[in-house]
Amino acid sequence: MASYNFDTKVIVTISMSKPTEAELEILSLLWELKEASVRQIHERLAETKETGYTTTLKIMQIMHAKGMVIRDEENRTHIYRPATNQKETQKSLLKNLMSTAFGGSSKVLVMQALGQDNPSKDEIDEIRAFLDQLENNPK
Amino acid sequence: MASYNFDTKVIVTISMSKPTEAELEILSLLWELKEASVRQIHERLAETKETGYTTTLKIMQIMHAKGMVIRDEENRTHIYRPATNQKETQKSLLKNLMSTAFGGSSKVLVMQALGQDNPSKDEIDEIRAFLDQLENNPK
DNA sequence: TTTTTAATACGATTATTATCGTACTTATTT
DNA sequence: AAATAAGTACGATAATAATCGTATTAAAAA
Repeated sequence: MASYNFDTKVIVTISMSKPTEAELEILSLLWELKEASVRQIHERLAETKETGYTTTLKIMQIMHAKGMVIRDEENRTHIYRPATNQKETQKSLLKNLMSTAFGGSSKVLVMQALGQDNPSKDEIDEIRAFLDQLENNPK
Repeated sequence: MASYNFDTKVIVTISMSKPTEAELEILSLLWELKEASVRQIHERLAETKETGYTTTLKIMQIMHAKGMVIRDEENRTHIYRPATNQKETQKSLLKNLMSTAFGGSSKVLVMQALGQDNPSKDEIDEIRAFLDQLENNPK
């Protein structure tokens, strides 16, 4: 049987499954802290909700099994870091919300987000600049 | 035992529980259509995903039990309408997402939403106007 | 009138998430 | 060295969500 040579390029995109509510809370803290132990995360969570230490631990172990976080097992106290890109994750969550709850319209979503929060003058200006830039370089 | 009269005002806020993913899809369709039968909803859902009729039916029945939709049972084919205010629901979903995934910053959320969608010139102008108004009448 | 179609009701099951208790191990303190 | 404290692992369970099959009823068609 003859054999042929092809220039082959295979692109594999493994899209991270959507984090659950509990996973997202932890992921957010990791984005903020860059790295943390289970205890650190748990103490932050405990500020706002009632939850057991082993629950936090278990969720973080699951996140690790899913490849959503990486961890350094050098020491007895493992140190976790986010493995998913913050922007990508945020984008996909927004996209999902925009299509399921906002009829696909970013305008509606944006106006509601702004109306509800109370952005500072500086933030408003930043958004204006962003709009200008968006208008001049449409994708 | 003596009896007293008070001027009493009791404010009860029943906050609708957060809709699940499947419920939200249906709710969105109801917001769009104003009213619909189970079959109409199911046909719309079936355009984009594989799902059985009785599954749609059951979810809508659950939504009804939760008070998330109302229905007219006059005729054999029940007609459903949303019972939750679209804006309120959107606001609470956004608030939730903003705090769990965006560190509470509407600016970041807004910029990502805009960057990812591609709003038209008109929409951009509308958002600008909204920003102006927000700046002049801060809450 | 009989048959077929289209509806609702609802229990049972599966799948997914979240929670927690227990066992075991390694440091740290006494 | 013994006791206590602080970790991880992991199975079991509870809670929630989604799916679907079957029974039953009402309307429409043959």
